[in-house]
Amino acid sequence: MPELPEVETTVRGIAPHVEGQVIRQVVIRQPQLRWPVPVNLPEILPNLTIRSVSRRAKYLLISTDAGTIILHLGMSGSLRILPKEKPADKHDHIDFIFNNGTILRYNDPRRFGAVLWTTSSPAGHDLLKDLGPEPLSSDFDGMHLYRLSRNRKAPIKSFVMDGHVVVGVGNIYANEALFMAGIHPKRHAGRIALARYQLLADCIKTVLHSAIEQGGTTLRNFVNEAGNPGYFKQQLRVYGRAGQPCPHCLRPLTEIRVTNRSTVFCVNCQH
DNA sequence: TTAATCACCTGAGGGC
DNA sequence: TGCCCTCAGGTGATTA
Repeated sequence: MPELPEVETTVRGIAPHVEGQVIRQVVIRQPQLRWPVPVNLPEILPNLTIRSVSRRAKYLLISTDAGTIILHLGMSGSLRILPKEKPADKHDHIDFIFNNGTILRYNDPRRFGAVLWTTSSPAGHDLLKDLGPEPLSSDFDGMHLYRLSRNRKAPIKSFVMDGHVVVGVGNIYANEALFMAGIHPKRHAGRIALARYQLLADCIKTVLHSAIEQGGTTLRNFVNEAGNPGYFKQQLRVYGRAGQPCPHCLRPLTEIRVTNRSTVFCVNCQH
């Protein structure tokens, strides 16, 4: 399930293969994703050169001179580079075929992802314009969280997972960062002091940096651009470890639901 | 305005 | 072995 580190890993992986390449053909096998894939992509994209591959939140932005492909991996999506034509597997929904024969293939079993096209600045797109800061940027710090959280009664875990507050903190990394910061996931966001928010912001950055270095998290069906799994799961300290000993105090980790999301924490270490 | 819930979708895993 | 059911989860839309 791609979270920000997985998307970043994907961006870094595919960029060297597609930047500067000219699109020869687009094959859409399944247009019904989260939103319908624009049916005219096969007419629009051929002969356009990929200028850059970047990321905003969990959206991949593949830029050309005529516009930008906005791509989201959803819950189960992946992109991989194929050096030459290969028969499509199940759930291989879209191929971007380049003049040099390379194929960028989009696979998404659950079809929660999206492939869209915009000719305007992607930053102004409806999906991107109201998003919060990037967690690894200097715009994101404890003061930012503290300011936005005043008078908020939502659980801190829901608060940090809100893309209007900060982007890219999904369920796995919210669990990990809150454990690292020693904050109870159900604590009201508005009742956390600035010093604890400064610690939490640092923990979010640390967890995400570490995951990116490891190449993302391997859960179920995440694979990177080469079809290899990430390795961060081996370093998860609480997520998926309910009932196992807390890495700090050795008491059993507890699993609860916070706004309908699986949440694992230590009742002894997190307050 | 805020918080919670729903909907989308399919594969994995457990129970029988 | 096979069928059925539940769960997992990102995020926009909807509801309270």
